[in-house]
Amino acid sequence: MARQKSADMGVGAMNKRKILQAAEKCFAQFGFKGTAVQKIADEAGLPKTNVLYYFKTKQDLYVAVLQETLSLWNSQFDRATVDDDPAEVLASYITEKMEVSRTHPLASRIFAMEIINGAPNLNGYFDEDHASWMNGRISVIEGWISVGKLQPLDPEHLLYNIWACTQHYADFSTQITRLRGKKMVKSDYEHATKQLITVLLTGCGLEVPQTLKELESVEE
Amino acid sequence: MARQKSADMGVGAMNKRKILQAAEKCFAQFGFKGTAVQKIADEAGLPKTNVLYYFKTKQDLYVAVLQETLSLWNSQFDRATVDDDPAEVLASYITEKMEVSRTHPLASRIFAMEIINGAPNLNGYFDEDHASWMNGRISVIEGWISVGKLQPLDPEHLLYNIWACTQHYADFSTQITRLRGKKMVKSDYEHATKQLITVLLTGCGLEVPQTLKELESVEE
DNA sequence: CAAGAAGCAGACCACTTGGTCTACATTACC
DNA sequence: GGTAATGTAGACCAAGTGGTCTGCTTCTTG
Repeated sequence: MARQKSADMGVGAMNKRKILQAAEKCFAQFGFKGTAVQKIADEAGLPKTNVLYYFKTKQDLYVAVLQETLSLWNSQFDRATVDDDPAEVLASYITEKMEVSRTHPLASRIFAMEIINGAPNLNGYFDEDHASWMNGRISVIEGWISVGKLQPLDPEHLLYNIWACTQHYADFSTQITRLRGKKMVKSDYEHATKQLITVLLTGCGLEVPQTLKELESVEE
Repeated sequence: MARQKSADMGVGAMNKRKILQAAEKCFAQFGFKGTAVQKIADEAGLPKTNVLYYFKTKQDLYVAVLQETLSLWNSQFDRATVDDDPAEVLASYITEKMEVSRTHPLASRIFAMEIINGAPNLNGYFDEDHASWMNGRISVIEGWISVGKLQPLDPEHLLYNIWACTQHYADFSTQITRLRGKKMVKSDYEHATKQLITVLLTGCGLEVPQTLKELESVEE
């Protein structure tokens, strides 16, 4: 079945990868409806038929791409507890999310469009997982508040704010680039990350952790 | 030419309005490519031909819708100067932007998609206007910093953060609604606005203005 | 009332596009 | 080596869609 080929990947697996990558690029720029299968095929350097060979329908392919982007949502924050330091945890979370925006802007954009379009391809399981993750995080933050590590605030909106600010750099990079006249590079992201952490943490009444100085980036 | 009809509007003008509204709804949900002119016509209760009668092409219609959304971007912040109080100005700006998200979520979503898609329909004039607005605001904020009204920070990213947090409530309302299990109502927005102002202003080292208590909403 | 303008709407066309059919090539495995 | 699975690819089709053509009704105005 799956045989070894170039770089321990079968021909099929390799083509699938190429297709998924090409599809990500197209869907992120033109959306689901706006992307022709032919375009993806061209981008992947394959005839259209082969794309449909590996993915029965355009929608199947789209869902596969979407599924991949969701895997990026995992974070260290997932495992944080009341015993952890809120400043550290939130600073790391923001850093991670900014890194995702920098290194995977296409994924962020696909997710954003999916949501804007009413999330027609995110099934109930996603909702459940997402909501339970959310509730878990809210509990932790409420824990911090009740033990006095964090001043009272609504955890829900804090999370929304973090998502908004970090994802904005991926989703709206076109606007940002045009305003600045040049693309944001890694150092710009670091600068933005540092300020965002400072503003949000200070805004929550937290001390900005010293480790921020050497903000090691989660390289990709 | 334009004659008076129902409610001081010619037949043509009234139809145009209906079409623009229907188009806004469709474009916001399905994007440009994903919206069929027929769909807009149905939504507006007119035959497709009439839509094309009032707007030569689908793209013309789309640009008209987009243009309308841009008019919502105007704000009191446009006229702020160094002499104003940063806390007041920023709090008002955030409040205004949150109100736009609440009362015109479709417009926000259309703009978001346009940007995500690389802003193919925003011509150079928009860029220029936008950039000069941005520079003006940055100057004011830098002015505040240099006279000691505001602690040093990068004004550019502060603005991005404000846009991100406020627009998020419109663009990602699907996600938010699913997470909460119910739609955000006006009081939820007020709550979110209050916290956002508190966090951001405190994060910038500003005192939260007392007027926040009676946060009069810019009703629509 | 006449005539032109504005508005209305069915029929129609050209083209894009998702997806299928069919046939051929290559590889894996007994 | 034979055979079955996997992969490749051109030809093709049916549906959807943007936009035009043509002819009509209604309104406005001199």
